[in-house]
Amino acid sequence: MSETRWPTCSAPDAVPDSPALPGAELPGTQLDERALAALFQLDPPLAVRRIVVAMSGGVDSSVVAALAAKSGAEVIGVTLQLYDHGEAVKRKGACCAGDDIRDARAVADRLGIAHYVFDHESRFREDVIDQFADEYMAGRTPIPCIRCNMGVKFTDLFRMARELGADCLATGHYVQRVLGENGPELHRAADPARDQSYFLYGTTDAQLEFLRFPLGSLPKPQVRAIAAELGLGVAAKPDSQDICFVPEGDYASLVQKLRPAAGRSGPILHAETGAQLGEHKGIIHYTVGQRRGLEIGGQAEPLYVTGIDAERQAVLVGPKRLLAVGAMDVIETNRIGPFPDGPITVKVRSLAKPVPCTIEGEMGADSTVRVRFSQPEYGVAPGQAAVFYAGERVVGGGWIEDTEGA
RNA sequence: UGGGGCGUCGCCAAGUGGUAAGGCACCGGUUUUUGGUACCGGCAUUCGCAGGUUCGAAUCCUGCCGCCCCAG
Repeated sequence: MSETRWPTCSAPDAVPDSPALPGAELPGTQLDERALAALFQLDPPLAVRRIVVAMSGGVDSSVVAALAAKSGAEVIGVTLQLYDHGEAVKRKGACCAGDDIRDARAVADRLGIAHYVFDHESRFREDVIDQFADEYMAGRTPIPCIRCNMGVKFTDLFRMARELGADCLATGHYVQRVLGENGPELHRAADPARDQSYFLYGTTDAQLEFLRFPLGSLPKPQVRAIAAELGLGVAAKPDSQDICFVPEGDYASLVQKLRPAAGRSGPILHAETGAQLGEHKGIIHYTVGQRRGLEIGGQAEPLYVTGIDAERQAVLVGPKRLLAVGAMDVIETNRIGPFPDGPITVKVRSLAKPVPCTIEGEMGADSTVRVRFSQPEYGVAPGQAAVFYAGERVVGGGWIEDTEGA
């Protein structure tokens, strides 16, 4: 499948044909050095700075690299090869594999910056993919993007950037680093439609100190416009979506390939009466809050998955009211900066507006906290992340371990 | 086989002479860097089968088939 194996570490001077783009000529971006320094939150002169950019091969991180290059700083692009199995690498919207690595390389070449590719397949496989499969087997609903950010992306890249003597590590995430009284804070992106803060709750204070998110204050269309103006080949590349290492959005097939036992069928039981309403084709196909796919008809109102019992290999279902959750336990919490005094909101899903809640217990350092929703929240699935906000600021988050009906 | 009831989309189910509601399920789309949700759209030329009455039947009549209940 993979005819080309990129060298673990490619030399920056292996560039040539497309001429390096002189930063000052970036058309229409209208960003002078001062603006760029502000974007990267580095003290000028940038000519003495070294910026490491995490390049996934997508538009966003490519633009970050371009902006970094324009700033006059020394820029080193780093790309991690995370997986390389069959179908997934050819798909649009994948990242960090196959064509994406080539794309990242092409962008780096065009910008005339150094570019390194590191093979992190085994690490990614253990920390993200295997975890993903195990979570599903345990009846939970994993969210691999967060583990990827916490582990491979931030921890590993962070160390590499340090070793490369960088002043900062810049990524293409849509999230803002705001300098507050007590140091840098993590805030939601200026463009609420693109905000990715949910995926970054696990960022530590030490990482945040060193990280930069230049795109957090820009609207996506502008990012694409910049890419187009620069003639970057990835300008029109589709946004990544779904899980990057899952081909065709069919995560179940992947889990089944990794964990053959995942195909075990079992009963679909009514959560209240215990009556068996049907049979399912493996608990990995279901998640709390799910409506479609149960194939149980003849009901007066829709049935939703209210719980998954891995012990009995049972899927529990019931009407919507049984999805109402009043409280939950959140484990392995991370806290970013001081805990605020004001009201807290929480997001239990990437697409959902934060809702008011109260937290019992000390957040941070992997502690467990009890969270109460001010209003019942529907479809809260164990295994997903709970991310806390104080207004626009990300306070931290953790994994949803257990829920209690409202 | 004596008495009664029923047979309308995969499931539940309206409709008893005027030209097939609705819900669930399913499919498609929109939304979306997780899984889901939500929203929008699609989904029986046909009413167990065969005849008949009628301008016109899923609705009335006859026969047949199938299922259920009571009785024995």
